[in-house]
Amino acid sequence: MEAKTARSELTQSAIVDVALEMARLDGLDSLSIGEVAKRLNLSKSGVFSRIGSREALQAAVLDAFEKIFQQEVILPALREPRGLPRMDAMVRAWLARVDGPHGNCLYVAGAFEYDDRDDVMRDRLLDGVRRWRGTLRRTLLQAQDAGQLRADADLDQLIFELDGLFTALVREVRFLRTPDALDRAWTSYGRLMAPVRLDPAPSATPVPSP
Amino acid sequence: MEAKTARSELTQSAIVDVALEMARLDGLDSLSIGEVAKRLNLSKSGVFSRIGSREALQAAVLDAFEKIFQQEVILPALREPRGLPRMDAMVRAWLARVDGPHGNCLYVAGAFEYDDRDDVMRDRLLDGVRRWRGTLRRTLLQAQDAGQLRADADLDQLIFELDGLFTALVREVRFLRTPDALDRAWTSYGRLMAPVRLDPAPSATPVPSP
DNA sequence: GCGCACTTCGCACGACCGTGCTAAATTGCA
DNA sequence: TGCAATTTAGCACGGTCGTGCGAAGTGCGC
Repeated sequence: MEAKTARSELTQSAIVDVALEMARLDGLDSLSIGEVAKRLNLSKSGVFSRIGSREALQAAVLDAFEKIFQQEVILPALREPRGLPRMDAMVRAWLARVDGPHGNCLYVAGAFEYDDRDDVMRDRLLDGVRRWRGTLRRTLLQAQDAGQLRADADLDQLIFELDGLFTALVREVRFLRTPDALDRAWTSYGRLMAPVRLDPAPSATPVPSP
Repeated sequence: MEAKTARSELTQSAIVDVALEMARLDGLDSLSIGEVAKRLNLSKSGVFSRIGSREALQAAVLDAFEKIFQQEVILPALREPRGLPRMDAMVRAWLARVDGPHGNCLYVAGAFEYDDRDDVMRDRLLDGVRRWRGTLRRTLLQAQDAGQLRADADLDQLIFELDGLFTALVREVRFLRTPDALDRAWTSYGRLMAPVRLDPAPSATPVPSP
């Protein structure tokens, strides 16, 4: 089970990659070892021996997702100055990520798979979402410190509405497939922040128009 | 398969009832005929012969959900006068329904099960959601006609944000289990409607406090 | 080149799935 | 009460699932 060779680490990461892709489309819970094996032209037990168990695979997929999420959403925003500019960049990156084939978010979709449940995966997922919300909160606090955000803004309420907006956007784009969902979400974000914002709002389009 | 007796209709409705309950907890897609049979002390083929197929069961469950949804959310609101009062009542009923063990909404949770898919169930689900949004739109239009809502309000944007709020609330209550999620959602609703509302806003609590 | 550690495969197992088919149980009717 | 229609059970089928075990394959160090 443990990876002790460069080769085995390679197949391991290939397994997690394709499993992440599958989980994005069909959900973490309908991950199947056999299907992963088929897509990689491996035997089922070959996959199994590498990952240890189905649950371990799900956990690895979740970890991989978090890594990518940080890489694509959080990390680029850290190049922006603390506070609202960073916040705007983060939201912009989040919204942009939803479009395209790899846009499904495990923190959103997974929540509805594991909501009325009580097991290890639910807790893992919850941890990820809490870390993400922690990042949002930290950024908003920094905005308050910098005098860009009203000090009496209700951060819990704001975070509920922000994360809710992300959730709603995923549904709008991937289920309802509303064409201009991204613009709607960016408009929502503007309306959400306007009452508490003490600096000029960002541009009117979510992604830099060509 | 077809019900030709009062007795068979009874078992049929018992099947759909328990299947709806299961679908609320684990999702429409993980409905299993065997599990339904076990919970009703029936044989698997007994259940099967009544419903025809797994897909037919899912469809029946969706229909049953829509009926209950209308009964609990839409119908009571029709006793309120057209326009914003009715709108407020509908939203209040929607929000109140999310708490409690039967609160999960197939229109919300199902969206994330069937989002990256293309099959019959997805279309059925989409129809249901579209009907619900149609009801929202009709009510908002009547509010505009009655001069309770700004005529230049962007209804599509509003409906996106309203349905998004419902979606967010389900996640907040059932996955994150935030204790005061209902109040947060009601606050959001108030903030959402305030800019376009031309009549006094409703009370500050989502459910009539004791 | 040989041996050894590691990786992958083949196969089996029991469980559950949806779905037919046939027989038994039950019901309603004359 | 007996007959016919209808509802339910029993069983089998092929399939997929996760998992274990021993054999085959593979690559690396000496």
